[in-house]
Amino acid sequence: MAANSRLTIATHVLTWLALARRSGREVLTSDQVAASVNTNPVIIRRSLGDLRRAGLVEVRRGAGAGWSLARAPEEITLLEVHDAVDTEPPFGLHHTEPNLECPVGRGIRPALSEVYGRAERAMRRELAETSIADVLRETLVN
Amino acid sequence: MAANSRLTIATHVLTWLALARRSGREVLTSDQVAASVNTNPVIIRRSLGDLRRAGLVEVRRGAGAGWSLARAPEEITLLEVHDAVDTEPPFGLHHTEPNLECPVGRGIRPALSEVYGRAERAMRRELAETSIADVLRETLVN
DNA sequence: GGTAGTTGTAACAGAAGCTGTTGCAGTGAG
DNA sequence: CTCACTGCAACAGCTTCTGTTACAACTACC
Repeated sequence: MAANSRLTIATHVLTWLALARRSGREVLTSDQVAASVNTNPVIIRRSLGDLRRAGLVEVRRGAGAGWSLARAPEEITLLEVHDAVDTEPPFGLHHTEPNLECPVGRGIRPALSEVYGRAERAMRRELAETSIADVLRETLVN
Repeated sequence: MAANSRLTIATHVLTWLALARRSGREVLTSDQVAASVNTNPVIIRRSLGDLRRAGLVEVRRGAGAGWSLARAPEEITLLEVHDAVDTEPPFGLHHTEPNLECPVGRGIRPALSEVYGRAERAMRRELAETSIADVLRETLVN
């Protein structure tokens, strides 16, 4: 299965919605988005469901239904997208509690949490620098 | 299974080796390390195998065998440990190629690789700032 | 109203990864 | 030679991810 592609899928979806908005198309259905991502519509609906719960997209149900961005693409950062679809931290601590008899086992978890926190914050800071509008611009250049 | 604890296990092992070195114990066996991490010796040997391939630890085989650090703990960074035990990038691209008929499908992968590269580099920069000696110091404080 | 198109969600299969475990061959100091 | 340890393969159990099917709920439009 390799790495998880949730952020990629969600960003692809939002970028596609941003392009549609710019072209005057009001809403897109999950089928239409799925055709661009080249996957199953249910995958897209799952991702869009996460994005909707985070307030990044809006849905219209019933006939003629579909999805649209809830905000301008300049105001959606990849950090928000990441938080909407991916809750796992990049580094995990021990699965089973280390041996507390050992000085290393006793103190290492808070020590590692510190370091992991710094690394994660650095990554998040970088994701916050890029918006969906930036991704769209870069995408159309390529 | 949740998140990946490889970096945690490997750092725990190295920190323990660093403490042993400071206490005058030359080598530790995988059984002894496993007792501190509170897991199976084979897990430790797998991790130590990765670290040995990366040149961070040395092994003595045969009777009276065991492991020791290949360098001073001040000169082993968590970035090196991370690279030794974890090769998966934090973000993955699409599993199946997106639809190249679509402008977004065509250009999004290089655009995302850029962003992911920046985020990953930021994280790596942070991991490179911390050494095993730092972790040991922080560990003994707690 | 009825109909048709679309979302929301549950259920399931298949693949893959990780940890944990057992077993055994290889190795080298004493 | 022996013994203690490593190296490694094989396997089980669990979890997660993608992908798929199926179906109820919803609503614009005729």
